[in-house]
Amino acid sequence: MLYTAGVMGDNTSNTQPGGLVRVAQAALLSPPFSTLSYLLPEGFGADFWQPGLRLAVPLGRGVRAAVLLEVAEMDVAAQEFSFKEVTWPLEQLGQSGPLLTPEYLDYARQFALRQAQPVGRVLSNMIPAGLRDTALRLRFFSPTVPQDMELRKMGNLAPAEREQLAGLWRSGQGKVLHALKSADEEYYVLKKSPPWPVMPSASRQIQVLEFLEAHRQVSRRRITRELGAEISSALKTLLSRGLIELKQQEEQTAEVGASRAEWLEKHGDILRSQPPFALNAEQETALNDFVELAQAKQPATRLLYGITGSGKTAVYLELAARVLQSGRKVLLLAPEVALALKLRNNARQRFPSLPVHLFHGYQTTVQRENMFRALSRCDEPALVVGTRSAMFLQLQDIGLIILDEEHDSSFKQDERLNYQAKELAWFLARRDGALLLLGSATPDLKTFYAVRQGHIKMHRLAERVGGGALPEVTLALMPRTAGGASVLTPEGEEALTACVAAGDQAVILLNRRGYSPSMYCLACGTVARCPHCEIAFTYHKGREKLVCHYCGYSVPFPYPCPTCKALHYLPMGEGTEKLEERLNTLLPTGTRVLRLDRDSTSRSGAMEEILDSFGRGEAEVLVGTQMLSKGHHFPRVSLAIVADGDMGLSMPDYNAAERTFQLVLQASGRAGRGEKPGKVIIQTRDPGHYCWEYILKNDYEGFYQRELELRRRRNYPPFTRLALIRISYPLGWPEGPNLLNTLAEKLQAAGASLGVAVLGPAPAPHPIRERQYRFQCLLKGDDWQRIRGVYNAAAAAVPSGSKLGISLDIDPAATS
DNA sequence: CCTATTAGGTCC
DNA sequence: GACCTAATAGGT
Repeated sequence: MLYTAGVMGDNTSNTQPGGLVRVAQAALLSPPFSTLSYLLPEGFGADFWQPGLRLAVPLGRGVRAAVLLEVAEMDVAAQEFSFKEVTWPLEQLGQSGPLLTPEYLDYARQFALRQAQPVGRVLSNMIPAGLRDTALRLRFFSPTVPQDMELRKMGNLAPAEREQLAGLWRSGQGKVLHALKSADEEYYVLKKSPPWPVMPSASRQIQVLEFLEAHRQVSRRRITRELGAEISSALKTLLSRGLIELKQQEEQTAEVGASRAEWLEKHGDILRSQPPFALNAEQETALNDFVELAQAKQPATRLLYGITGSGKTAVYLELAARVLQSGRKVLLLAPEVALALKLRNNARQRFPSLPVHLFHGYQTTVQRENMFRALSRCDEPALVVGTRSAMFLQLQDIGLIILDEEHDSSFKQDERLNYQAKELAWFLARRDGALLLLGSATPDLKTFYAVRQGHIKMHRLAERVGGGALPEVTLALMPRTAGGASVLTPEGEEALTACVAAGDQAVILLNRRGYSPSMYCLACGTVARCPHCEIAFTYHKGREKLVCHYCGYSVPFPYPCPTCKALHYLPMGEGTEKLEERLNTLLPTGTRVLRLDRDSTSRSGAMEEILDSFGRGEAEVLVGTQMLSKGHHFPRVSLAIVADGDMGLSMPDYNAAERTFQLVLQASGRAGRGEKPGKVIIQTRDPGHYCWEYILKNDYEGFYQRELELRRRRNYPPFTRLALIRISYPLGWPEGPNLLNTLAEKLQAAGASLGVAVLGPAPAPHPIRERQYRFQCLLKGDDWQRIRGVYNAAAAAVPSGSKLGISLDIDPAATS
């Protein structure tokens, strides 16, 4: 029996009377993410096994990384399965214990509970990839034993040798060698040119070889993403035959670590320096209130509602300086990387010598791991600027969390794991007694409602810094029949031509990327659609492809019509790519047009290049998707055109009007931020919609009153809580419909008993995607606890390992 | 017959 | 996810 290894021996520290054995409850950091029990190896001493320690544990034939949640006592013999031993700890205990603190584990547990997910899954999303790796070597400092050991082989050692090594480890005479082995740092490269000696039937191997030939070097992550996870067996074969090779990319490291007093000594002067421009009265009032709250060390939430150009960033930075001076940490978070970079630059300009820690998801895993470790044990004050993932850093004594553009829906991540940055921020603020500051020109309706109810206090910044006037907003009527007509109305064209002729800059918002959103076959009259999701293909002229904007599937163009094999299409409608092309002929020669969308910014750094180039005046017109509506500051822009004002409004979503309002108001904030008065043209087919009435007046509060009234009548948030259960199963899976029916009954029953309204399940808006049928079920209830109860009741009815997927999306960004 | 691929199940 | 095993497809 396996467990006897842990029970026998003269070291009795792990064995308790009455058959109870001390067992590690370890949360796996990779699938199946479960929390499993492992025996503790001898020789480390009982006090070594502290919660938060990372472990390597055996699972099946492999070794996985896990986090020790707690040590429990268990009657090992009474269980029907046999226990295995922890392979080895993955770190030393520092002076203050393991890398992960009890507070951090608690944070992960709370988060896991809210999302109805296993703790391991949540933790694996929170900590950098390097901390989940087990392809490691261990080094022991002793003349009598072999120096380096493979982590995976530690479980096979003779008991005496293991115990000896454990003794070394416990006394600090051992360490994990930093191996840069993760899916990002490893690259596959081709070792032989074609023809390759593989069987013609080995189609997967040939696929890999051809892919590598086309891309020179491909990271492990990318190859599994693009060719599918099943490719791993083909890769293994090719590696063992020496046809391909796995190479590593080197990275350099960075360090942080001074005492609080040293840090303040070094950076105090710059933090106390006067801002280059004095704050105006509104800014000053808000700042004083915030500083007072932050110093009270009590959790508090404030909204900074400042129109575009009113100088919110200046308030953030002065406030941050004051909190840093008090020795605490500051998190300054933006909804996306480009805005985080902008905030970082603002911070650097204001406090030139101050270290600013930038953290976001596009950094390499090594950079992120370094920062995670450095900040984890750092006592010094720190200014961290980043995206919402920076909230997963392990930080002690946070004094201030700022969520800039708090209304932005990308603060809520929809894929993989759902979370609401605001909720996490709120949790952290409560934990550390910090001030949570929400900033926006167009706050979330829910936030505004909380202000109205007296739960959150608000400060307004109603004046534009430097006295810039608000832009003049007009509506332009679009013809109801789209046809092949330009997306620009005559008014739009005229204003644009005039703007360019006057030597000014203009931005055009068109929330539709690609050349043409649908391709109509002239021979048979059908529209080309994605074979996986039935969504119309969008034509991308530059890439010579038809792309499904839903699942990302693409086919080369020219592409024979799937119905009749003809090759003649009529492109219908206009995307950013086509608009850019059209403007080049419409505007006088020499006019330069730039485009900002996911296609033009896919290369890293491309977005900054485009924005900088436009900012320097190297182009007159910037066409873009909603990317360009966010927070960028272009002093020479005097015209903003919202090309498709109705697009959001036509969505059958309860918050469609709110999101349109926010998008359009943000976009119009791009115009007239310099000395020149700005002009905004909103093109619409529905000029009577109530949304426009308030936009024309720049009246957020009026809109908010009206929208709240509608929500109240229809019982939508913030008057109720909304969640979406997503269900999917593969096409052609015979048990699918029956299981779905069972689930529907469970959901209805659970809903009825818990007092939660259950609507559905019904086919999702795109009922087929990636060879899966998709259904959704809307839950409306008074509190999250009951909603989660309904979900758990349904999830429990799904057999483990079933092909049916079920997930809960709390407070979904879109319900359709 | 051989080999590669695929589907399904388990992992304390 | 990363194994395993068993079934099956496709080639010699």
